[in-house]
Amino acid sequence: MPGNATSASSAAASASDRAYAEIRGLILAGDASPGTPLREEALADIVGVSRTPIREALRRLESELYASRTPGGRLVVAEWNSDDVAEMFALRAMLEGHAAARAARRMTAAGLAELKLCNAAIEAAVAQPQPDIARFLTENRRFHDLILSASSSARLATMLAGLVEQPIVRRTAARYDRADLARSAHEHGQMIQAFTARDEDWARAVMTAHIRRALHAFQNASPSK
Amino acid sequence: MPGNATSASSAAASASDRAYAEIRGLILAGDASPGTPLREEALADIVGVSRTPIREALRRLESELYASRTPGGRLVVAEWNSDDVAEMFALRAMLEGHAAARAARRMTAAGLAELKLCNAAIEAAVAQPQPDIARFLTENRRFHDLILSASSSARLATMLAGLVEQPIVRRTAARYDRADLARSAHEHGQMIQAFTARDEDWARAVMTAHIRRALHAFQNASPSK
DNA sequence: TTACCCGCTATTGTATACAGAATCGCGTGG
DNA sequence: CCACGCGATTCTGTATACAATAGCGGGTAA
Repeated sequence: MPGNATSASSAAASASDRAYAEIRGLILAGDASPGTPLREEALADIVGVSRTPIREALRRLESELYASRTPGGRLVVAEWNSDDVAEMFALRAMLEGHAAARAARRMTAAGLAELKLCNAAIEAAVAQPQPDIARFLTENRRFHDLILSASSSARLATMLAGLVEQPIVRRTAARYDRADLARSAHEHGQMIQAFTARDEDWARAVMTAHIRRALHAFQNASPSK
Repeated sequence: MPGNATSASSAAASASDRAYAEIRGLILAGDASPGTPLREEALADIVGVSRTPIREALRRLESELYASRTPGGRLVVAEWNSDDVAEMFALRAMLEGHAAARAARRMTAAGLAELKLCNAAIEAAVAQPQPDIARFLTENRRFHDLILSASSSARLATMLAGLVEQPIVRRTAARYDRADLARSAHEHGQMIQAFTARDEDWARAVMTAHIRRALHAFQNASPSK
């Protein structure tokens, strides 16, 4: 398979969306390191569209804090420190915990079945002799998305959209050993139990714990910086 | 000074910002009721700028859920139901509670002094024979902004930006009687105590209670819809 | 009368052109 | 040798022009 792994997906989307995905890919892949200026015309050349969709993509990236503005109004790739990362996880834990609580009271039988199927796929990916990390990541993302959509809160969805950074998920999972992956699947199983029992508090607690464990897995895996 | 009351503020800002403020004002004032289409060219005529800044303003309003997209990609003024309002307050309570907790551990003597001054202004506005609602709203907003900035989390700031809807604050306060306003000031005083004691949990709890009380004041004031 | 199809118009998406502001480098003076 | 100011260049903000698509209405046939 040719092409880059970061920005696969559909080529049929609008120019703005493609620009967004491509620029974000550059940032996440590290091709554009923190502090690198994001000049509209240069990006327009790279992506192959005009400045207009590039601008829209940049405004979006700015609002999601992938980029920050210099005093003069120029955009540069934002810098993350360990406090930012911890803060992102903390916010995700709160918001996804809230999503899980809402989902618990709204969960349908069909939604629950889908969730079980999804987690079965995760367990299968983990059970293999050589765990299928890519599959794990895809299905894990889907699991969380299913809960988010079951929570029926458009506002939560948009807030979390900018927070669920693939890079961190990926980097975290890359350091996971099989035991960690299995534990993740187990925690998902607990969530399913909480949903089955329609226990909001349980669901929230499990989700919060799930994400905070991911934070510490990430911090332990990272050297110091 | 001529002009409308909704979009006072600086005329020196960029065209995009003015467009954003003006369109948001139209929505919040109810001049554009839910379901009303937001056509770019028409808005360009109203605001007096070209479509380009209007588009940026609309994308922002869309991301903050002031507007929603029809299947065909057209924007209309979004509809709020009581569940949405409750959800907004719940999210604000979580996020501002988190901000207060962070602020508690980062608060400086200068910041604390500013906070005290600000709340003194609030108390003064409330103490008048005819409470100065406008002053209350301005200073109340500033009080919360001071805490937010003391929390030193850019991400929190951007997330809350789209959530602290003036309209709701305004409508809520319009229904406040003097006792409610005084209680608000009193709760602010408790927060100041929590910050002085550097007690994160206390600060979070007071802030959460503060905002959840606002929710119920709002719900009680609203007839049914 | 009602349902469906076709063509037109309205509206958004994208590209390009122009104007103003910020940054960088050079030259000059202390 | 360093600091400062000034001008050229680069970059962003805004306006306008063009292309593509969605929605609406009229007309026709069952």
